[in-house]
Amino acid sequence: MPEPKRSLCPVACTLDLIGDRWTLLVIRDMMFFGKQRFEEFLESPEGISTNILANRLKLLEELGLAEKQPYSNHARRMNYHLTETGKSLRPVLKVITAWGLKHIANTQIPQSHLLDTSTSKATEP
Amino acid sequence: MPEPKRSLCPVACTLDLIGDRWTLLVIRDMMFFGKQRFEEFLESPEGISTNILANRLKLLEELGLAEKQPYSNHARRMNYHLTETGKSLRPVLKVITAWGLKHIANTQIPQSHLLDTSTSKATEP
DNA sequence: CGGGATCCGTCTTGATACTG
DNA sequence: CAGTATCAAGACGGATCCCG
Repeated sequence: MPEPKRSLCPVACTLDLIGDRWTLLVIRDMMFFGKQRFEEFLESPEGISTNILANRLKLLEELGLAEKQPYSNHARRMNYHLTETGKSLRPVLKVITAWGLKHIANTQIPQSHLLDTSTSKATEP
Repeated sequence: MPEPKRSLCPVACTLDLIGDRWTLLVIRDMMFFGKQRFEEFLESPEGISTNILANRLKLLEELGLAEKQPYSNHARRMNYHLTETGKSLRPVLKVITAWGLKHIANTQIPQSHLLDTSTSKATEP
């Protein structure tokens, strides 16, 4: 008669999907820096390793947050991009960015970060 | 001459602090459910184990996100509560909650969850 | 050469038992 | 009740290999 005890909490369930050390960083790279290729993700300053990156990209595909496409028909070049569901995480990234900027010393938004704090109307259609 | 390569990204740095499987859940318990005691955190449906909980509470103290006080001068009762900095994470929790509710099936806000989706002016002063 | 898969050593996490 | 000790399991980092 006791309830199943599995958490239905939206916070817990969301963290089950993206609440690890790397997933949100990969999403950040796609969303704010326009990165699309395996090698580009590797270049981020946090230094993700290849096996972890491959794993997270696969996971993001399985979750329906990202998609992979061959870049052209000959080269072995893959193109990763966010799905609409993946893009819907933009407010999450934005609020985390804002919190970090305000509460952690020495954090800053690099160059072409697409977070527009001014209008809060981001690049979605 | 190459840059230090340590990440200054506010997303990465924030995830360094609270981007693990449990920290945000403890904060959620304090912020939305008013939990204050060790045992109360243990009762959450996700089932955190005692050593992890002790570790996270200590970490939250060290980060200045939570504070511990003896409940009374005799009993061995500790009282954990968020600092102002800790409370400033409310928008993060809120946006994660909203995302989970919208994109993950079967998630729901329990009973006394203090997330007011109506006004978006939460319980802060 | 770009995009991974695999193996292995290490560090972290977590479940459980135990203690004041 | 509020933790600590112990130990197993898993995540991670790095190198290497592999395949088109």
